[in-house]
Amino acid sequence: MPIETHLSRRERQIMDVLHRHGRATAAEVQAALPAAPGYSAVRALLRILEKKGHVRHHRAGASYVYLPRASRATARRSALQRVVATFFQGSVTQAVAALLETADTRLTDAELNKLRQMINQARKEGR
Amino acid sequence: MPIETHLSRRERQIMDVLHRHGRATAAEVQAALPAAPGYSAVRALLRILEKKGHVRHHRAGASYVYLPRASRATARRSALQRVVATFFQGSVTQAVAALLETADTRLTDAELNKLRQMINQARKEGR
DNA sequence: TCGAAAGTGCTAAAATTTTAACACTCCGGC
DNA sequence: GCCGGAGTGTTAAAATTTTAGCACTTTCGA
Repeated sequence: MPIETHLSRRERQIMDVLHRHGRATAAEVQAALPAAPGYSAVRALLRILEKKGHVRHHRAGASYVYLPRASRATARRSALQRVVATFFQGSVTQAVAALLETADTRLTDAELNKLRQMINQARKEGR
Repeated sequence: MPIETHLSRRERQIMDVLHRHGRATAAEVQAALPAAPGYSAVRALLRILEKKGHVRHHRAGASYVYLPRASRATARRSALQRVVATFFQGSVTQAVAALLETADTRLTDAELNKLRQMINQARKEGR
């Protein structure tokens, strides 16, 4: 059961913003939130998320800059795992297929080549 | 702003179960829920989700069988879009890369070939 | 056909989440 | 070093979510 599952709605929305932006002040989070609440409400939520260990902050001049505690790599991995498990019954292949089929993808030749290389690589490594 | 973002915690958990299972009775949903609440609480949530249009049901003998209203294909697409936008800054390529790198993936040769074919296909279609 | 078993919808209370108000602290220019 | 502006933590109220209890309906085997 992924952590993401345990967060309340606002908490999750805020984590999404932080993952999208990488780092953000309370004001920036507020600006990015759908149906944004008051400024101090946002700050309160950020403090709660910090207490729960999902977020950390450091000072930047007068204000705090928040960022997810999990590394981007880790966050990416677990987000994908969750989607693959929930929507693709665990099939990574099907998930990749769906990504490639996304209508508005428009991958460039260069990108496709890169993917081919990665696949060959994976093959070589015996996984 | 994805629908998923607007659901409450329990609602989202229930939708996850339905997407994983494809279809389920209230009892099955309850069994699959983390820190499962009472039976009638689950039923109440299912009714709310139905009212909001995320779920539909049909009878099976005495009881209802619930299923997501969105087709599996649609649900998959929008789940992936959300993850790609939030965690990969919109880069489908990077998302695919991350999927391939997943340690426990162990794709078979056959699967890798299939992926190669899909990539070639995408290439041919000019996307 | 009848009745127990199992299922459903409704309602209102409990719990949690979400919010704003207020008092306090810190930064940076003068 | 001091002041104004900007930012912070705390607290308690409002709103929403989550839950269980109860009365009603349906199924299906005897």
